[in-house]
This record gives sequence, structure tokens and C-alpha cells, in this order.
Amino acid sequence: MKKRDESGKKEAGPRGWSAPAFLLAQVGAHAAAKFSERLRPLGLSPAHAGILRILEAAPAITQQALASALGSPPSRLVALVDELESKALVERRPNESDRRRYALSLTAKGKSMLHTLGTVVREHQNSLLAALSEEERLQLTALLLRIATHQGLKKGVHPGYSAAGRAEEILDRNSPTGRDRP
Amino acid sequence: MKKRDESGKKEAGPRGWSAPAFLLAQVGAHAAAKFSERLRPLGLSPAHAGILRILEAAPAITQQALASALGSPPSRLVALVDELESKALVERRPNESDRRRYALSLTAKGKSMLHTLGTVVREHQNSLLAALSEEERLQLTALLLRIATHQGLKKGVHPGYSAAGRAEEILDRNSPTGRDRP
DNA sequence: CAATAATCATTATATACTGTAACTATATAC
DNA sequence: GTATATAGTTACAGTATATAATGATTATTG
Repeated sequence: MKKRDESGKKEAGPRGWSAPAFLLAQVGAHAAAKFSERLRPLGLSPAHAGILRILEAAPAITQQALASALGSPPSRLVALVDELESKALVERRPNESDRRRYALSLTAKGKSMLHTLGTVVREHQNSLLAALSEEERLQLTALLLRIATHQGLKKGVHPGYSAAGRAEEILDRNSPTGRDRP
Repeated sequence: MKKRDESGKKEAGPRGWSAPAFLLAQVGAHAAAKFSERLRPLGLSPAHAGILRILEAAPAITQQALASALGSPPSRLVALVDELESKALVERRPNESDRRRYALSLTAKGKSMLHTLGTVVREHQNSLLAALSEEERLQLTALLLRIATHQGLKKGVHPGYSAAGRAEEILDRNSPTGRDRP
């Protein structure tokens, strides 16, 4: 039983609970929550944003492929795509060669939204990393990328995509209960 | 205003979705999930671990103070402390001077568990950061700390604490539903 | 010293979210 | 032409959360 930190500091030392692994989880959750918060005014959840992003890269994709790309059970997509369609951001067109499938694609409005989203992401990022210089941001990116690669994380697949915007409920208790979906 | 990265890279640029903010959220969620996974064999959730940690630093604390330190609604603590008590890790002793309150404290078994937990945390961290050198880990810690401070995040308060082990449900679907309270 | 207000812990309730599995329709194989 | 597999959808059940009401005890104050 060695007592470290016999010095003047009373904060938990680097050996215990304030170490990088914890900070990562904490800051990561914060980042997700803030992002979700920024998305809300647009009427989108992180999952919606993820779908738009995928659709941009893979037009005419099927819902199943989308589910797999998103890391989400297909059943979850139904509601999400419904919502995007009702906002006229996404189009469910019949696939001619196979009438079971849909060919999902972005509408013009969807593309425009994706553009707006790019701005939001940039703002989010700048606000989140305000404390770091440009060089430090690159450093951080490189380090995180190394971890992600080593851990076998798939590029661009974020849990928040399948789990919708829930972190916002956790970190943010100011939500004026803006529920409006029956 | 310099437009960096106009060069020949074809990967999604630092401007879009594979940027640090995203990586942070992704890697952070992964870290939380892995931690939760490591905790499960001990029969603990991240929230349980958080409680033990706080109790170590603040003995004889009341549940309300604990709730505030944990960033969780007090009602949540009832079940969590119940579980820890049923495992004989924590003791609910009556507070003499105020019979409404309890004085929560770690049992000997609880302290021992906290020690085990330290090992688990260390293993978790090493596994998570396996791709980084010692120096890089320090770098990462410093960067994250700067962000956390700038964002006003409270030290040691992690959303996973209040939200129990939920990330495990997302990445991990083995939970044996260990419920035993009538 | 009573009467009211405030505080701690707990319980009740309402709500939301998730994944699994059944269901319908199309398509491919034999 | 019947059988099997696949795409999307719907139904369902389990689980977890936060908010607000409850009960017991203590502080306040007139």
C-alpha cells in the first residue's frame, strides 16, 4: 500500500482516475452532447446527420446497406428515414431492378442541409477545440487516429449515430422538454 | 485565413467528418464501453465505480452530497447504493447528529474492491492507449486536460456515472440482467 | 414552545429508447 | 411452380431515466 502523491497536491494523481482514459470518455461525451445540441435547432439528431453524410458518399444506397454502414439495426432506420423524408431531405425511390429495395438519395434540400451541416460541424469543432492551437489540434487528431486504428474502430461510425441524441439528456438538463414528436 | 490541406490527400479532409471532434466522441464512447466491459466481471457498473471512488475521498458523505458529486439525481442513488450495500462494499450508517441522513462509508471489502478497481483501470488504460508511447500519452493527457478545463468540465465527473452502464448496452449486449431488488 | 417551513432519502409514475423477432412482399433457385 | 432467402416494416417486451409526490426528521421563528 504505497501512498503516492504525498506532496502538496490533493487531487487524484495521474495513476488513478484522472488519467487519459477517463478524460477521453469525459471529453468525448461532452463533444457528442454539444454536437447534438447544435443539431437540435436544425431539427436533426446525430443519427440523422450520419445518414445524410452516408447518403452523400453512397447515393442510391439501400436501407440495409445504410444500416450496416451506420452500425444500427435496420428497424431503427425506418423511423429515421421517415423523418428525413418528411422533411424532404431524403427521397425513397423504388429500385427498378428489385422492387423490395429502395434507392435512397438526397434531395436538393438534403444537399443544402448537408452544406449547412458542414458549417455546424466546423463551428462545433472550433468551439470544442478553442483551447488548442492549430498545431495542437493536428497533434490531437493524429493521436486519436492512432488509437482509433489500433482499437479497430471503423471510420466515421459513431455510437451516437445508432443511439440517436441521448447524451444531450445526460449533460444538459436545460432541455426545456422540447418534445414534439407524438 | 489559410486554407490548409489543399494538397493531394484523398481521405476526407480535416474539414469534414473525420476531424478531431468526431474522433473524440468516437474514441471516448469506445473507451467508456470498454471500461464498462471490464467492470462487468466485478459485478459493477461505471456508476458503482464512481461511487466507490467518491466515497474513498469523502467518507461519511450523505447521499445528496454524493449525488451532487456524481452529477446524478438523488433518486438514482438509492438503487445504486442498495446494490453496493448488498455486495457489502458500502455501509449505510445512521448519522448521529441528523437522523434523516445516512453516513455512507466503504467497508473493508469496499476498500479492497477499490484496490482491485485501480488495477482494472490501469489495465484498461494500457489496453486503450497501447498504440501510444509513454510520451504521447502524456501529450494526449495534456491536450485533453486543456480542452476539459476550457469547456468547464468538472474533474472526475463522467456522464457514465449518472447514466449507469448504458454504453455497454450499445456496444455490448451480454448483460445478464442482474436485478435482485424486490 | 408550538407551528410552519425546509431537507434528506425513498417511492411512484410516466416516458423514451433499444434490440429481437414476427410479418409482408418480392426475388432467386431448383 | 414451388421453396427458400432477402428487403423493409411493424409489434413487442424489457430496461432505464427524470420528475414529482411522499414520509420522516430537523431547523426556524413568532
